[in-house]
Amino acid sequence: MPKYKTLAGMKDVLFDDQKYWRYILAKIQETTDLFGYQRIDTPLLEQASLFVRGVGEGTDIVEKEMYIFEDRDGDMLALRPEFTAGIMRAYVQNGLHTMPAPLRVWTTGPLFRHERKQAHRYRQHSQFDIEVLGEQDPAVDVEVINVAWHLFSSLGFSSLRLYINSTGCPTCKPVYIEKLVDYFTQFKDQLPSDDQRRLQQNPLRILDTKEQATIPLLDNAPHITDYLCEACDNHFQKLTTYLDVLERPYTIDYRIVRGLDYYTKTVFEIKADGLGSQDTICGGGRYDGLIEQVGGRATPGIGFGSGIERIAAALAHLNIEPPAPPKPRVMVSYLGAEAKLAALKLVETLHAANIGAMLTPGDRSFKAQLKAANRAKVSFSIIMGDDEVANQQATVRDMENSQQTQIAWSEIVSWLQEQLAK
RNA sequence: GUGACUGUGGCUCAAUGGUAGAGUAUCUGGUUGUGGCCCAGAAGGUUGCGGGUUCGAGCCCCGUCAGUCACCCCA
Repeated sequence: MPKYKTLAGMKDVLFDDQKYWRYILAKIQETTDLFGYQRIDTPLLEQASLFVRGVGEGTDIVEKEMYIFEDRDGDMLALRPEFTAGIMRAYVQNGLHTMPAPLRVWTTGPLFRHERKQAHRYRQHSQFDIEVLGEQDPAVDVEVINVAWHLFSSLGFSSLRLYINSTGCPTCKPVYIEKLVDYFTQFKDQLPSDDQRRLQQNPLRILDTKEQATIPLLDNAPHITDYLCEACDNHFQKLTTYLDVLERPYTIDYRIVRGLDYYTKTVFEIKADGLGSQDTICGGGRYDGLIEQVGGRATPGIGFGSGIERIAAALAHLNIEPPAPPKPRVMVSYLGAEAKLAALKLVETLHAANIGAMLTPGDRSFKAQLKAANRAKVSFSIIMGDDEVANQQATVRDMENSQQTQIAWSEIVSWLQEQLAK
């Protein structure tokens, strides 16, 4: 047994997974360039209070999932559990409100939440995240959804489900919550204990219940869309109109309730098949009050986070094979100490000419060296031995058809460039 | 945080309570400088860890850790 193992919920990303990551990150780069988003990176560590304030005191993330600790200076720090609060901090601190609005940014990197581990749910996971700051037009809401949709389409997804809802604003949300509490209070005695608790602590979460006893009651429960204030209702109407014009398929799901306190108006999720109960690969929404909470001037914002591990798992489930990463097509083998020196120099020369090449190290038998070349699936093996050194030549073996050619050292680069271009 | 299932070489899995094995991967050979196929050999394990029951535990019991499933939460 190994002495050291990854911590619970942590994971090594090995080579078979890396091909998905490489593919996903390349598509993220293309998509964000296409839509005009600029990259921003913020630190993994921030003052703990930033997240407590930003994400919300009563949320699960803050209450029981944050990695929080005192550092050597006695400050309370936290590993970021999400991106948005840190980006808002950066927006205020760097005076980014002086840049042309709306400000479109994206980022990617690891996030940390101490959750009960499960497949597709990790304590360290990575997300692709975008935020648009300084504009409340619902056209921006649609744009943000479109960034996600374009990314997923370009990755090869064809069957994702988009769910949208509105969570209202500080004007209408409390009114709705009151109606909701009134409604469920009638049935209080029928509610399972979990839902009775929710009724007290976070009534919106009842909408998300999995309790068999509660689900029938949801049918007649008040929908938030009937209680939105004029501004929120108008916003939501426009959002659906714009989505309809774009013929973007969506489902209005009044049960979407995001776990972070800061959301206002638009919220949305995108779900994939094959990931069990952890099937949300993208979730986000509007947060028009957040920047003010973090100490900036009132600024509207909207964004989403999308889990890279889950995107990769969904691609694998759908048998979507990422393109193979480029790799060296030349292996240099040698026989004898003198030829080894020539081989070392040749590999260096090939790299300088931007030709991917590897040496078979270890002074192994020639047979073993060719075997290694075979397994590396290179196109050419270059063989250096005493004869070659004496003649200032190399033997180049075409691994496909086993043809061998003698090439002068001075010609190797141009010869290979010509062959590899075919 | 709640409930349940699983844990044997790197990987996939065997082994009635009685000597821990196979396939695969790795390394080396099958005469002198030639890969893929085939053959042979080597190496690789305190059966996740700690207790208990037993003459004897990979197997039974308890605990713990890890993974998995559902809840919860969320990406």
